[in-house]
Amino acid sequence: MGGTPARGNNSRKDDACARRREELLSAAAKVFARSGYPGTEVQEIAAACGLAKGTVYLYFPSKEELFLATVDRAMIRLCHHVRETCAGIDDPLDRLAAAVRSYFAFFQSNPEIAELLIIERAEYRDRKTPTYLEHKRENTKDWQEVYAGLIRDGRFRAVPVERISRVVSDLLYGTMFTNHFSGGQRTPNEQARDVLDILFEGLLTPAERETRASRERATVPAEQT
Amino acid sequence: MGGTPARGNNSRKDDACARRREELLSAAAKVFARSGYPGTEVQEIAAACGLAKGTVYLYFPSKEELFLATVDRAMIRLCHHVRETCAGIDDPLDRLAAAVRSYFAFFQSNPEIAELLIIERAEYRDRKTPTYLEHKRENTKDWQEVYAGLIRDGRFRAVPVERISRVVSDLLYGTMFTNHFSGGQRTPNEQARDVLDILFEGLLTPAERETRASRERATVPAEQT
Amino acid sequence: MGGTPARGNNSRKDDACARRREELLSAAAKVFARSGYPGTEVQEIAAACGLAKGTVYLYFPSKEELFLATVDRAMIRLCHHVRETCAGIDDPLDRLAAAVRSYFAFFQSNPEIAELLIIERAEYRDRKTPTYLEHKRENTKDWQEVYAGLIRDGRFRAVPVERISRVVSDLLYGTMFTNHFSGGQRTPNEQARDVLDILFEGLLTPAERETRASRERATVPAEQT
Amino acid sequence: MGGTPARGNNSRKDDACARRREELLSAAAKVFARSGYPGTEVQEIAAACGLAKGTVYLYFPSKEELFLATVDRAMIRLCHHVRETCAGIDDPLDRLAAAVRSYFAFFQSNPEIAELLIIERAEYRDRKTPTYLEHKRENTKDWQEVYAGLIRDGRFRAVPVERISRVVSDLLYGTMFTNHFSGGQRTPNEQARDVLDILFEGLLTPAERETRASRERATVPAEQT
DNA sequence: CATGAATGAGTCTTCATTCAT
DNA sequence: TATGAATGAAGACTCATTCAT
Repeated sequence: MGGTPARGNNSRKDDACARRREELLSAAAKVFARSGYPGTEVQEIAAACGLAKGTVYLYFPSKEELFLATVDRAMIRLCHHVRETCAGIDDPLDRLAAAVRSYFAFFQSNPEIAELLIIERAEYRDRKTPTYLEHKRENTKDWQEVYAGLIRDGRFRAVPVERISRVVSDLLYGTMFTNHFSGGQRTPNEQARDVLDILFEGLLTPAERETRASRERATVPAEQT
Repeated sequence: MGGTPARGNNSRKDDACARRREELLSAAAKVFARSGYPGTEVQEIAAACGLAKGTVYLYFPSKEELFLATVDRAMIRLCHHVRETCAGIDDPLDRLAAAVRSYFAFFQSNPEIAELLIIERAEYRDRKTPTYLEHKRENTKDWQEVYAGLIRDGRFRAVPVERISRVVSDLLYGTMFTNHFSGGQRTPNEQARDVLDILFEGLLTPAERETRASRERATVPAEQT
Repeated sequence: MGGTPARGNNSRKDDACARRREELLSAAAKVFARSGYPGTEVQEIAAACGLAKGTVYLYFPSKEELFLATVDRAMIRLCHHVRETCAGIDDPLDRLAAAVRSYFAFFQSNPEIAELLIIERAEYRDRKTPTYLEHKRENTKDWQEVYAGLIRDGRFRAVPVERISRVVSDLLYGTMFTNHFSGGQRTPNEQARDVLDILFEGLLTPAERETRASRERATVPAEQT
Repeated sequence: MGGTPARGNNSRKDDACARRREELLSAAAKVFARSGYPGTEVQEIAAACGLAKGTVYLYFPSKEELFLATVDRAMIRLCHHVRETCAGIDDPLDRLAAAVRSYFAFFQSNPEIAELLIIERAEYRDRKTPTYLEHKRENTKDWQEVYAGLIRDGRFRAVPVERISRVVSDLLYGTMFTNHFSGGQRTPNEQARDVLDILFEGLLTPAERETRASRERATVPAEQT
């Protein structure tokens, strides 16, 4: 019942098949993002590829699977995109900065993907871990190692790496969505600059930091829950 | 056609009517959050209040209006909640910290509201500005004044207040959702601590800050895009 | 279960009650005619009398009964109207002419009643003999006697009275409706003139009548089925 | 959305499609006539053709359109029927007589169509000119020419042709409906005979005509309103 | 492989009627 | 009597999915 036609010997067929899948997923991303999940008819997606409704079912067993594959592909593309950008950059801070810019740039170029993430959660609330989170988990470890290195090198404060990675990724996530909902008016560079400025330097002045530090020393040092 | 019954003198009726609206909105929030918008039958919401389907239509003209009223009420409650928490706190930094904790606490107590925000966006993509953003706009100004005061007092670095307010609210938003999607396992205090630590102190060590600052001074000062 | 309130001693109450029934029927005729049977809400009729929905059910047991009573009242008014017009007219031909004018005049003044007749048939197709026919039957006999008299007096050709009464009433019926559907533009006098001219004098010239009569005489005289 | 499937080249499909439309319209006429417009579920019509509800919507975009198409088809069939009957008849009077018989015969064979006309008016009161009237208008002109010819030939009295055509068509209309409501007991020939007898010869005797004519001559000649 | 006609489950909404006040 | 809040049956229409061609 629906899967992928021509899974066999003939590599020419396999190619054609994979290409069509890609085409369908690409069209699906746009249509789903524009019309929402319930608002999208399989027919529309088929039509966007010049195919008939029934043909879609030769490549995906159901609308649901088609949608989930669409989100999955989108997340894979996001990962690729960020990873490629970082590839040649040696300095970890520069790499982080590049990754941040790259993240925002990806969603600027593919705003429909922000919608897909929303829609996935709205429709598959309890059937599935959000694909975004799944992919995030994969990268978390790598970045935490980067953060640990930076701390070892005395470049980052000795903040728990889990905290760093959490705050960084939550901030990216929130910034991207807020910008998306506001019509995507800010450029990736603007977004990255704001984010990194505060992330790196914090908000407090050295004087205020000192004030707070001394006050803390005076308190019972049991607050570090 | 559909609005609110008993729009008249009788205050006892008016009361009962308002109470029932509340009851319906509260039930609606839970049901919509659990089952999604298309997955929710008006019937379920009615049943949750011990009412018949038709009765709901005496209070709200359509499922759509009911949903939007539900989101609106949720956002109003969020604002109230945060504002009340901050009420008696004089020190602006303490107030900000309290607001942050209060924000996370609200969503911990009302996890269904996070879902409503998602659902609203997923279903009303282009028909409506997200209610969340509408309410955020209202508060932004007040907080920006707070930030300006902190800068004037030499407690915050001279970062543009728009940037501060943007980064803070995006970080809250992202943290809340990520935590929610992960099952809401972290407490409001934990979330607030992580967020505020990095927000206030930044990630860099004093040494690294100095390195970066001097490097910047050396560069062509055209970076201020 | 719904009938008529205050069916008892108190004549003042009875009066008030009858008056209210009248009021309701009159309002109902207008609303039903404007909005059709399924398109009419009992609520509208009540509102038109300044009453609440529930009150209507004190006077009529159901929407259906209310409607049928409305049609019935309309037909009774039609009969009254025509009969009153004819009352003092001695010459049978003049009386017939007056009745015809009066019939058209009634529907000009009460165009909603034409609609009611349609609606009755459309909704109660097989549940009920059309009220119009019922009332017609009552009058048929009287008019047939008139026709018989006219034949006896040598003023009408010796056409079977059933035929006369049938043709006359069908022509009135058809003319009234056609005029009504066309927006009721022709006056009762115009309609009556056209109808009576042809009804009385026929279409053929004396010469043509003779031609046809002689041809008929030549044929086998078995055609009078 | 919803029109006719298979709008393309394939003539076999087109045929099947047209045939199915016909089938649906024919079934619809019967069901609508039996159960009324609101009383008819699209489902019933589908079932009458051995189809599923959804299939009907492939051929007609809505219940309303289906109904209107049903009435339209009925009127077209009426026109065809009458026109075919008249085709080979040269003598205008004979042709008129044939048309009248044919008209009654049509409704005897298709009594459901009388109902459709009622229902259309009852449901589409103000949305639409009755289809019957629309089709009548088309034929009126032709018949008026016939009447003019008869007058020129001295076979019809010099009655205005508009009056003739009005009276004739109103009489047919009224006769048809009255007979239909009475259970359609009279044959087309009986109906035609009664109608034509009086239409052609009128009701008055030659003597009475003379009386009236002389009386008229005596009156002030201002009566010609 | 591709098609698109056919299917029928699923849901919002209306409104006649009831009944507690 | 009068009210109007509450009820819940009823029905049009959509669209994912199937399958004969």
